[in-house]
Amino acid sequence: MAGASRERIEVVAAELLARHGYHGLGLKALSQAAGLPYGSIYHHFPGGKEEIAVAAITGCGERLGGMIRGLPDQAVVATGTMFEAMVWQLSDSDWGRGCPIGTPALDGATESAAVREAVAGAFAAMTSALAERLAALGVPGDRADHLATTIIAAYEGATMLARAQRSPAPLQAAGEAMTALVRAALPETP
Amino acid sequence: MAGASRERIEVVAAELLARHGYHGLGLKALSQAAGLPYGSIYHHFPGGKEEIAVAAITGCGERLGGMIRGLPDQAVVATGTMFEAMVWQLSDSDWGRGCPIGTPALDGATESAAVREAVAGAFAAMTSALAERLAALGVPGDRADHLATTIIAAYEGATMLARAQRSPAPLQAAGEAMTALVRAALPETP
DNA sequence: CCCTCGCTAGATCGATCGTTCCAGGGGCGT
DNA sequence: ACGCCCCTGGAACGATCGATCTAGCGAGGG
Repeated sequence: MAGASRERIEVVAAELLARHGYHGLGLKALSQAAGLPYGSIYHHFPGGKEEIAVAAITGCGERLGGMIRGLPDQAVVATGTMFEAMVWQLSDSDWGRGCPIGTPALDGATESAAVREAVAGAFAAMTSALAERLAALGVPGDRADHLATTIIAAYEGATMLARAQRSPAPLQAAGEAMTALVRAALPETP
Repeated sequence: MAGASRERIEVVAAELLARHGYHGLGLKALSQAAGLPYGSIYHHFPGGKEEIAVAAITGCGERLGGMIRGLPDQAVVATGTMFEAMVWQLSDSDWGRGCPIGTPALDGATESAAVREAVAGAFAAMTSALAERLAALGVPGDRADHLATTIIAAYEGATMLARAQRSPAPLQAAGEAMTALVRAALPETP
């Protein structure tokens, strides 16, 4: 396959980004984890580390946006279910693997403008996908945007707290609060 | 003064942590920014980079916890005011200086267990301070804990989104939502 | 059969990082 | 005035990082 190696680099890079952030993304570790030689990386990504990070972050943003669009209505209303998925991901990885967008968002933003823009685009993709779902459920336009932004922010922040404390509690607390916020914003609660 | 240099290192380290995270905290840049020679750093902090980061993070946690405890009641109810302070800090620093606790939280957690514990402690200090204030305002015990955790999570996450998008909008949206959440949790809204 | 080209494979370079080490300076008590 | 000790000042080291370069493998068309 033509794009198989390139795609594998992207997937492994997202994993490493989720664990160690942008600085911690080592190209030597990346090649080893992907089972590819060092030179192959620069063949597929001539732009080096920055291009790899941008591709991985952008790809994750599109994937997560599509996932939100494919969610059943009840999962959008009970927003807390999104947060429980991160509880699984964290406890499965010994609280190491966070969000592949949020983790490099902070330590890569000041380093590379391209990474910052990729992160902003990925967040925008997730937020707009969620806002569309909320609007379709009856939340008025700008309220839906604000609510979606708040939910994504709480999601990233709760992931940060959960990793630091090695506990699912922050994700559970924020998830329940977001569910309550969505229910309050809906025209009527069934 | 005895602890003057040590304290200056701590303050400058917090600034660099807030901008670049744990990996990005360069000891050469730190000594230069603090106006101290390279060797002084290792004199005051024999543990090197890790000890400096732990001290800076722990200090910031205590300081922010104390700040929350000193807030007037109306500022605790209108939680969004906390978020506006970060809008100022971000726009003043060209969207570079984030939270000195949240920024190293993600990229330092997998690197150093001591840093992760310091971050967890700082978050716990902020959360418990806020929970105490909410409880004093009439929010029942465990609800206050959950609410405080949600607010801190939304604060950190909104800061992350605001830095990436170079816009105050996420902090404003999350701030308003958290204010609404607090008002809904209070026994009566004056 | 051979030539071409996408891809693998890894040695290597310069820069930078955290760390260690030692030499000099200045205020304090005696 | 003298010696002690906390602190400053910076050189030097080994390790590691991202990036560059060149050589070789191997399938597919002439």
